[in-house]
Amino acid sequence: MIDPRLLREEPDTVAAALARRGVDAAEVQRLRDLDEHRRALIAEVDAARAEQKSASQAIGKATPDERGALIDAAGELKQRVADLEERLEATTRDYDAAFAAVPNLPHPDAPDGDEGDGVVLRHVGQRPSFDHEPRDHVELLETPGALDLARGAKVSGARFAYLVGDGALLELALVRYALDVAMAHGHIPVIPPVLVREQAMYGTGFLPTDEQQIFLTRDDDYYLVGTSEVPLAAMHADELFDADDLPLRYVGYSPCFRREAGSHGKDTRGIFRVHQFEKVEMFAFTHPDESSAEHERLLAIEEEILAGLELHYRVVDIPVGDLGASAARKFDIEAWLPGQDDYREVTSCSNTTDYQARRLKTRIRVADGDNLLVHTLNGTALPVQRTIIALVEQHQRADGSVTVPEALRPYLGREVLFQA
RNA sequence: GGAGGGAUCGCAUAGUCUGGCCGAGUGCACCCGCCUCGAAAGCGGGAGUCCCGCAAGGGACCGGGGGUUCGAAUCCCCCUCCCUCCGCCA
Repeated sequence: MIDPRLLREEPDTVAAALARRGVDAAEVQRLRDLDEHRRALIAEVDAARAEQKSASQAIGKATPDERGALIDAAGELKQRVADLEERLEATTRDYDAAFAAVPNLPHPDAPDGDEGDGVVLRHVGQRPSFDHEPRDHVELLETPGALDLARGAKVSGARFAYLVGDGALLELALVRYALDVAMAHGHIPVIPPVLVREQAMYGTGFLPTDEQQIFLTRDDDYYLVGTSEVPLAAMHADELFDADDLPLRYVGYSPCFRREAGSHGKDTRGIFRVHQFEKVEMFAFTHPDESSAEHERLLAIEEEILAGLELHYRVVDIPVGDLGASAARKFDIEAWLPGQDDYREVTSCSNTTDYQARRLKTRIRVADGDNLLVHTLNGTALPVQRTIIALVEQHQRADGSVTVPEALRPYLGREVLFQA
């Protein structure tokens, strides 16, 4: 949620920032009206309650003779408070719904534009060249039996797969490798719950905005997380940090579940876009002054992980039109996929500033003055399926086997995979 | 799944039966003084979170939500979480 106080004090600044994300001026005006109306009602309710409170206290101190008349008079105050409270509740519902629908203010440095208008910041590594026609990951993995798409479809449907044998071991090796790199940078490893309550989804900004992407259990009202960002962020909901608790850095490993509604026909081949995948995800809580630096830091770790796997990739500064609701700024890393002859997104690193923290009520205690909201950031350390794709496609050899990059060998105990 | 016990201001607790003098006492921890060469002990003082307000001030918060009442930490109902015992179980 955006800062209602900033909207009040600098409405033009907020309107201009939101306009970049396609929120029109009328909607911003509506937020201001709701805010003003609500504050006026709060003042009225508080005054009415104050009156009722002192009337009640007077009754407590009155003699038995005086009571009857005082109680009758207080009865009217009771009704007035109830009426005002009802009006305040109705207004607050509108206010909450309207503010919940507003995305975060974009960072001034985030580029303008929509999906596809990203600014490529740099290319890293060498684009691999092959003497043979490069195979794609489906061929490379299915042939040796490391991936079973047909049975995934049989058991669970489209966009599900089995990783088998070396495929399964490759996942565990990659995960442990990514965890080790993140841990070396001070991130605490976490295996979080992946079924969460509505509150966690709302607090992290996936609800109400991305509702159609989320799996929900039928009988228990649990949401399946689409990323461990959700349970990691919600971990410290309703908490007050001391300044020296921060920065607090985690690295989570979890399955992720996405309905992929609206992407029918898109990326249907293989395991690039599936309903269930695994991901190693970094998450950080910082002082508000530190979040931009932390953002660069997380991005650097992502690059260290990919570069360590000897993968060729590019870094993209995501335009405001393509940001998730919570993000003020986002960097994606796109790896080169020879099987698609294109760069495709593998990681994503967002600074959500105080947007999640405001809903989650995660704050920092300040010795003198008002307590501060923390800033939260998230960044993919390693998406298992997409990394497997990039790895086998970029490191494939003419015979269909795959060279294991140096950094991964200790984790896999192998120099080559899928050798006949 | 069955039976019982709990949730109070950082931690531990009092208050709940008998509604008002309780936003709330006490101990520990914490902060500031005094004392001391310095510390401990002792003594004195301070200190929760959120909202409205320029301020003065006001309001809300005793796990969450509803109800009764002029008035609820306290009475009633629902929910969540934790603990103990029984059953089942990876």
